[in-house]
Amino acid sequence: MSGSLLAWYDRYARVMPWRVGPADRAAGIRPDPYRVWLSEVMLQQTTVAAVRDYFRRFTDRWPTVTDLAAAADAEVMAEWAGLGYYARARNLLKCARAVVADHGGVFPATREGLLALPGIGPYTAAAIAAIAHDEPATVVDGNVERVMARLHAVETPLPAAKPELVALAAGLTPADRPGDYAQAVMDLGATICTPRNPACGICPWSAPCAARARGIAAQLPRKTPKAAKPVREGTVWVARRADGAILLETRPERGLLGGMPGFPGDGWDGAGGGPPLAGDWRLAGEARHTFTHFHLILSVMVDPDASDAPLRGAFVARPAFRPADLPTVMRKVWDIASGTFGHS
DNA sequence: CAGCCGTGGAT
DNA sequence: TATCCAAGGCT
Repeated sequence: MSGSLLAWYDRYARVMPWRVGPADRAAGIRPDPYRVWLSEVMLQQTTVAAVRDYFRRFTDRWPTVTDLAAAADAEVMAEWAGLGYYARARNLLKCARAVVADHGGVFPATREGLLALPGIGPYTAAAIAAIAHDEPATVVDGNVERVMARLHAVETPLPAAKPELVALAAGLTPADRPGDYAQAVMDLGATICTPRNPACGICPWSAPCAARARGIAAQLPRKTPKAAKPVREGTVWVARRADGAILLETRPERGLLGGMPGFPGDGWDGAGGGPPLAGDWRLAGEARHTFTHFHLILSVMVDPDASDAPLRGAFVARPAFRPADLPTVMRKVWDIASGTFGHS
């Protein structure tokens, strides 16, 4: 079974910054565990296209896990800004520091050792073990779930079907080239066995595929319907001082946008608060943003000439304030606020 | 275990 | 415009 897939992978494997080329692979050169780990964490629930540039910037700036472990928290959060799921960045730093402090700067080579580290769950542990160390670990991500559901025509809806799909995937994991095999199944799911309109005609596994035989490939995997997103409304305040400084606050470590900088708000995020200072506030506009589990409509209040001391947060000098360091929703807020600053 | 946690691209 | 979806982990 794995032979036809590996042959396909050898011919069509996608080129990515964190992969080693075919020549190096043939020479027995393994990928750097640090780069595998970093790429896999970035790729959690995130597309390859979105990850590419972030991966390059991180590895340019912090070439080794030791470099990353020594970085300041705010620098890492700023570099992660825009990629989403910010708990990943916080755990990334915790993990890097644990690898340096507890493992001499070397990533554990086993699935169990990796699983004990922050931000590394069943998928990522198996992926690192397989890809970096060629351990026969079973890698199960969304792609593998979909491929297994179709290959074996599993009609049980997700997430209930997960254990069954994991068992089926484990049964197929080969002892030969498990790292390439893991990437091959994921590439297959990403490029051929896609959620809609799977390209069964060119699939290396079309012959053994039970769903293909029954004509139900596109309908699998079935999923239990998810709840509709509610709409939340709130207010944020953007204060600019006469010297150009901007009022920001660092958000709490846990929860939405945890650990990231942002403009003070009125509790739309579960936090509390009114205006961060007694200023001359006026409405600049409305920011709309959709998170994983709710839609958000934010009224953007601005005071372009704030003078009072802030009750919350701290003014950041204009040269040190970089909108690119903000999470996307806050960048939208800044775009609306700064638009009114321009001609005020 | 189900809810929480971002974002941008595709359809 | 609305919905779905992507190489999940944590609580």
